[in-house]
Amino acid sequence: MASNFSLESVQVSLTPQERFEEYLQSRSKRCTGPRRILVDHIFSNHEHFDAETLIAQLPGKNDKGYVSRATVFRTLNELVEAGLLSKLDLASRTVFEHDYGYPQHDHLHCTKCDQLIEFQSEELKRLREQVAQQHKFRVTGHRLIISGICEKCARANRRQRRPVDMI
Amino acid sequence: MASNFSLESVQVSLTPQERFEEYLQSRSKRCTGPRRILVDHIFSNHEHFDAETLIAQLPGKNDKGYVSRATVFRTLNELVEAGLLSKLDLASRTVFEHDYGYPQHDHLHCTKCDQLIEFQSEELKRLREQVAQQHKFRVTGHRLIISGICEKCARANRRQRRPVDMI
DNA sequence: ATCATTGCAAAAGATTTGCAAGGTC
DNA sequence: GACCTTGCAAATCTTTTGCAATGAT
Repeated sequence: MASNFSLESVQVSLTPQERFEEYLQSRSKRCTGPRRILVDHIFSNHEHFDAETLIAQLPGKNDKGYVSRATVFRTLNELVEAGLLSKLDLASRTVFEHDYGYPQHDHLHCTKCDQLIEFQSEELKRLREQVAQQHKFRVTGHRLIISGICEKCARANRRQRRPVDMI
Repeated sequence: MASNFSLESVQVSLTPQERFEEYLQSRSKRCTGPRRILVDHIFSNHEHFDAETLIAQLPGKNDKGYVSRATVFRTLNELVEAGLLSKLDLASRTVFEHDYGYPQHDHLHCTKCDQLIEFQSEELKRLREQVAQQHKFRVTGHRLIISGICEKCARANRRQRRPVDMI
């Protein structure tokens, strides 16, 4: 019993897989092998990913469990519709991230190494409401991406640049 | 003299055209006809626009002042580099907007009519710095897009939906 | 004259779609 | 069996690029 505690106390009662099935049924769509494979894989870790990366990680064309590129894109879109994933349109590619059972957050984007760092801010929520009210706007969501250089890249840069000055 | 006051008190002393020429010279790039045509057109109003829309507004393939699609894209990129324009990557297309002599701001994006409403927030600037500091991040910029339904669309929606209830 | 820029057409990258075959309810 | 989904290939859409001709300095 005690060992179940942490699981039972989780706010989200359905697994992504279950949640997706629910969504599929509600629209009389079907729960198929490829869809299961994708949801399984996608929710096995919490990293941000793009379609290309995901495809590269999945079984290849001649292996078992192969899912075609078209189906990957189709399913990714369904997962966004279902509210399990959300899309970030960065300057270059489109990145996906988990959006179910995962707290609302925003991102710092390092333009050097393309890393995304998540953060949360209560203040931002307030700000959002305040601005919306001023413009009589009905908010459904928001996206804040702060771009710049992460600590690691900043340091790497310094290491490369300073020696010249130090001679 | 008094009539010049408002012009002289403007913070930006160069026109976009001049500013672009400065940029071009600094990189030993050339000030050409097509580039002038584009800057002229782009800075003749302050609307948000995408490449397709811009191209549609420019002289057609057989008219004088025609600029090829490739050159439009090339110049748009140069204008962004030069700091005259900035890019917004919306869910669908990429939208450009003036970024020179125009105050920093963010956007409300109506997902119904695709309208972009600008707003400014001092609070957001503070928030940005605060978050960056926490993550030892060197900020170069940010992008906040709050999405939802604008007042007009919300009303239009109500008009279409309520009558049924009212019968 | 030198070197950048243009237009064109082809290429590229990312995502979507038509369709026949196969899977799910 | 009805109907949704898949894989494939072709199609789209948007943006980029190679190259020979043209233009700017």
